Amino acid sequence: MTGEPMKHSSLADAGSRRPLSRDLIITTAIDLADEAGVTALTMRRLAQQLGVEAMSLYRYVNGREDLLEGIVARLVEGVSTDPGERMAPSDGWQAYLQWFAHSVRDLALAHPLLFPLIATRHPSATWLRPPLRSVAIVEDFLMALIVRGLPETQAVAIYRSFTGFLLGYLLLETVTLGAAASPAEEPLDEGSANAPTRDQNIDLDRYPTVQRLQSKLSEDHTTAEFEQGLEALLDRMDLRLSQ
Amino acid sequence: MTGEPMKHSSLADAGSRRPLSRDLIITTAIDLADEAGVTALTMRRLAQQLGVEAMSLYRYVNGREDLLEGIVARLVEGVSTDPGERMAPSDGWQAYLQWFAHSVRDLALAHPLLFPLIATRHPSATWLRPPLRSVAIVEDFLMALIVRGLPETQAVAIYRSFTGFLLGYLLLETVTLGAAASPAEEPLDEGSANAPTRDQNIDLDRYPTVQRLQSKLSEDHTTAEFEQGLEALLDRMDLRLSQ
DNA sequence: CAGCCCACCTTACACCGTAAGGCCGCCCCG
DNA sequence: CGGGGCGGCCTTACGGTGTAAGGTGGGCTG
Repeated sequence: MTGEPMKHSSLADAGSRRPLSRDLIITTAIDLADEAGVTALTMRRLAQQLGVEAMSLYRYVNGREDLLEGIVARLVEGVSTDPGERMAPSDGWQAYLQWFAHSVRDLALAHPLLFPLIATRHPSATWLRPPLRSVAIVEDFLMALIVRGLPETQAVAIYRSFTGFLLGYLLLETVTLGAAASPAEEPLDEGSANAPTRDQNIDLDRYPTVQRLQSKLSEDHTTAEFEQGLEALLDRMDLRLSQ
Repeated sequence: MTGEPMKHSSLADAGSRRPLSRDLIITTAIDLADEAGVTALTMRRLAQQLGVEAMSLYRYVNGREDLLEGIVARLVEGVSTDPGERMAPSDGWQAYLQWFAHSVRDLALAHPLLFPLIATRHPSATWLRPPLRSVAIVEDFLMALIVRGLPETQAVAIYRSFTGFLLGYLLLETVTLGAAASPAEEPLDEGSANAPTRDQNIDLDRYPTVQRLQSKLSEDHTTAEFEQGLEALLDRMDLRLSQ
């Protein structure tokens, strides 16, 4: 409150104020979006978080769209495509797929508010299917399958089924997870008492089946669902391969 | 250009100018978003399309968020849950699921740019899973299964698997479809010729497997994938039910 | 005919992304 | 050691967005 303009405040504005860079910007953007949602990720807010003016970001990032693209790229390249030493090609492609699926799921669960971005962004090529939105990853994925003995056509077929499976289950999981975590609801506290309790049971009387099954419906089996769905998919591939 | 203020222009501004209503607003919004994308769906543009000022919409729609919610509701209630006279309960739940899956797919393909909205919006209750984001639909869906002889627990389990399947495949399909249709790309025509042909083969040399399989990867089997995936899901349910 | 109220308009504000250019301090070169 | 370039950040500005608050006219009801 000194009134001093203090131009080029040099440091100690907000947080560490390490020198700006594309990497730092994207990292900070991910953190910010992770806890406040993508719509709250604003150039100005992001800059403020970095102790910098909004326009300064544009030297490293080609506009907001490019920033989002960078975020997706960073996140996707974060899923490891190599199980490392504790898995050899001799363990078979089923083991690899099992491992890889969990690798992607870990990413999704680590960034539930960001996963819809990965899921819905237009891929740059039509064969680059979400959530595997990186040529490098697809390359490694296909290679891993082929190295483990799958014919190329089968590898591609598996790539298709697999992305569909991952997208569906993980998006479902992250969306409901994000809904629970986001505080973007009920800012008004509804003075009148006749408001039907918001969200839950809005006159569920008209929907007897749902009402009766509500407890069953509310049970959380996400992990088991994923596990079973994955296993079923693998079985199906196995069958299709052997015939 | 008469310069006349012409207050209350009464009619003939843009299109028909039927009296405003929530239904009309949502219908127009859907049309607009269908051809220009969700981000282009702006309160002002929507109002202009209706020959009206932006603020006039707020009498029928509780802000933009509510508008989007209304759009989702309208679209979802548009999928029919009753196969009508050419399918009786005696045809079994497999036939019903088959029919219902195609019903949802028709919706998705009719509004590729809007489906991601249905897919990613936070459901109001955690058990209301996208893309079946309406209590009425879930009610009918569960009822249809139970009427066809499924035990309640199985009906709920199928509800879970089914939503995951639909979400994955349909989102994948609509996203790639939307990417092809959206003109939001390459507004600059890239004077220099060394630009690597944009999108496609950006030095795919470093990714030999992808390069080699590119033609296979680019083949479009979306319909077949959906059909096969659906059939596999039904088989799996059948198996699980009989054991 | 008076009054009201509905449906729409006007004005205004805070916030957003971003184009264009300014300015300080550091580093390199002579 | 001094000066010039320039990299890195800031300032200013503009058009567009969602939306709060209140004005206004025309039709209907009494």
